Amino acid sequence: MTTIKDVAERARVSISTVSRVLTGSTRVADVKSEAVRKAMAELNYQPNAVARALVGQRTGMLGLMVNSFADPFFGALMSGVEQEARLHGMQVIATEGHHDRERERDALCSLLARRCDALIIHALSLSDTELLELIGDNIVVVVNRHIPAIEDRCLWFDNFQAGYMAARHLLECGHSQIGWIGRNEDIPDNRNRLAGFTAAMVEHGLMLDDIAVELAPGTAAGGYQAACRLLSKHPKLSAIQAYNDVMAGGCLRALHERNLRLPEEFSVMGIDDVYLSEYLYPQLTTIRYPIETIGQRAVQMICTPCDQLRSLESCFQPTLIERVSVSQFSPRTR
Amino acid sequence: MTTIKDVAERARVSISTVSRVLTGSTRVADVKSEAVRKAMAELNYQPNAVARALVGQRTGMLGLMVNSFADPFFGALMSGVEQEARLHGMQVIATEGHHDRERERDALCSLLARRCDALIIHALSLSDTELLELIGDNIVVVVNRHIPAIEDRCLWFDNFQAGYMAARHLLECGHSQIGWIGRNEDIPDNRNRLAGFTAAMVEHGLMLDDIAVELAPGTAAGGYQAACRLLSKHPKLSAIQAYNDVMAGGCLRALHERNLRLPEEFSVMGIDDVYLSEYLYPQLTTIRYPIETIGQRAVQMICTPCDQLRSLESCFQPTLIERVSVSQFSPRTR
DNA sequence: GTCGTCTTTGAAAGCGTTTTCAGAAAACGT
DNA sequence: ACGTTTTCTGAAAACGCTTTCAAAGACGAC
Repeated sequence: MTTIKDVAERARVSISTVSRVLTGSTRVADVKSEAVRKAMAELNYQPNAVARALVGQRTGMLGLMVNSFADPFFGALMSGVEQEARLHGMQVIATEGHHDRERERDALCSLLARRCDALIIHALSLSDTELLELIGDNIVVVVNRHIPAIEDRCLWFDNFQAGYMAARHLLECGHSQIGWIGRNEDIPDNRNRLAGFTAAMVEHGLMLDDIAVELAPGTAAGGYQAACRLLSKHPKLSAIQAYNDVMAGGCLRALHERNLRLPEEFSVMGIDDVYLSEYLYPQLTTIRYPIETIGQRAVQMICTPCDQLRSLESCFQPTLIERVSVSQFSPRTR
Repeated sequence: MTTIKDVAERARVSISTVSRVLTGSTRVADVKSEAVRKAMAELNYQPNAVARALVGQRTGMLGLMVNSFADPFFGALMSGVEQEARLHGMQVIATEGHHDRERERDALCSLLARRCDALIIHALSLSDTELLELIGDNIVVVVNRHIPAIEDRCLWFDNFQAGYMAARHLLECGHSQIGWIGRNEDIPDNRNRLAGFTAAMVEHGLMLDDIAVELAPGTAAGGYQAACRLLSKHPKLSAIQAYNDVMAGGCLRALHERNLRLPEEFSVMGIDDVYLSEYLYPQLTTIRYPIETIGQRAVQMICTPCDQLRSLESCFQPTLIERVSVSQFSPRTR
């Protein structure tokens, strides 16, 4: 690799001068500046970002931790982050946490060891205290989570409202026998979405006991299993609300297998509005989680001087996305 | 940030000694080594990876360029890469190329400037020569592309065989009026898949002119458009082969809209076997592109001493994944 | 007690930059 | 022609670490 020294020698100037034309910090006589530029081109010189980072105390790197790269939800988050990071001349360095405490901790530590200028974190398994301890006084934005102690560094989603809104939509379509399929892990998203759903149901006059719930892993396979159990236990259901679109996808499969015409005979809703949902059949009516926007906003929070940001919100609201998988309730003729 | 110097002072030893217990390169007396460890713990010291990289001429970073994070195909690639990188103690630093020459070049340059120890590249828009020039003598693995000049650093997929295999499967199911929907960009994957498809059709005794082809952007929307055009121009079709699963997803929508029963009345196949395909309705029969494995192999090629690798292949073969969207041909009764 | 051999240690150089500091050269006013 | 600014430049320090080198001790053998 050619270094600044090589360039300096070839241009017959000191390395200081080369550095100066590189950064443009100080005026350099035109003759020399030309010579330096010429030498750089001839040697195909590329400044060493590692050295620059060391001396400048700034790496230009944005650490990003997500659950899994393969999950389209995080794909969207990452895309949002990268787009915005590029605008600010920063590079994204990404790791997977895989919903595992050890791995989340390791991943975070290694991002910190690399001296990222800032971190964007989606952590499910670390506790609030553990997380706070790890991040120390680094610049951090926590997404999809509300940690009161650093509320101004958090961007989260109103999961309660999402569950509530979903239930309201189904109720307004005339459904009242609505089942819930959710994840069998105890994470806040879970609890809050179900709580919102339940609240709407109760508000509508239903008893808590009337609400059919089945839990399973948060995958399509899990959605399939949960839906199967739900359908066999509660034959009178006319709609299912899923924890998210992926589980809704599995749920749809269970319904297709039973030869139900969708949405005429049965309605399904998801939450998240990931990539997947508009390719499902029928196209999934869902509640939008603006995760890509959140990714962009996280970067903005980091890269924009505070005074220009104040006005923006940190709790993102759900929006109803009406597609095809939900219809007005009509007594079934199975 | 606490530095090695702080630790040295607190432990009352020289920084050399601290460094030695850090790297474990030389024996250190038990007393001192204990003192150092204690000081490190008390100060919550974390070695600066940037400084280490500078002096060690090794960053421990693996640069990864893909088209788009949001695309599940690349999600799978990234996941494969990260899994394997973790095993080798390397960190992934990722950028998007977005199928744009400028951006691909920028992305590559900035990975190089960061002095990644190695690069894994999925580039569509850069020409072979441009790519070769950019990478210089860096350690690189090119995925999804066959560049003869650096064949031993490439991992690619037999696209021709994939197209061929898909057509064969449909033909064997009794279909003969098969349309192709593909991308309207001139990239090798496109050409080769279609070439394989065509070869199988011709082998079967069909004339080139008999093969119905429609091109559109490589998205689900594109697949939808292409399918619509194809169906109106060629009413006798009984099956459609799509360039990939995403376009197949759009194609399915077009067929659903026409109230065709799938797969009884019409068959559809994809290629790639991405995340998406098993949630489609009907579940998509497709040709598997083992992209996650390729990601892992790319890292292995980089991190494993050459002599242990020789035996492994660099051209990956397609596999038929039979799901539901293809059935035996039976004359339609629309 | 002296010598040779090992083990353990700190000083110092170096990795490739940026930036401070002070000196040299040029430009200016008188 | 002389002092005073101003502009430009190179030497050197610093960033936080690893590694080489040589010196200092410890130890046993004679």
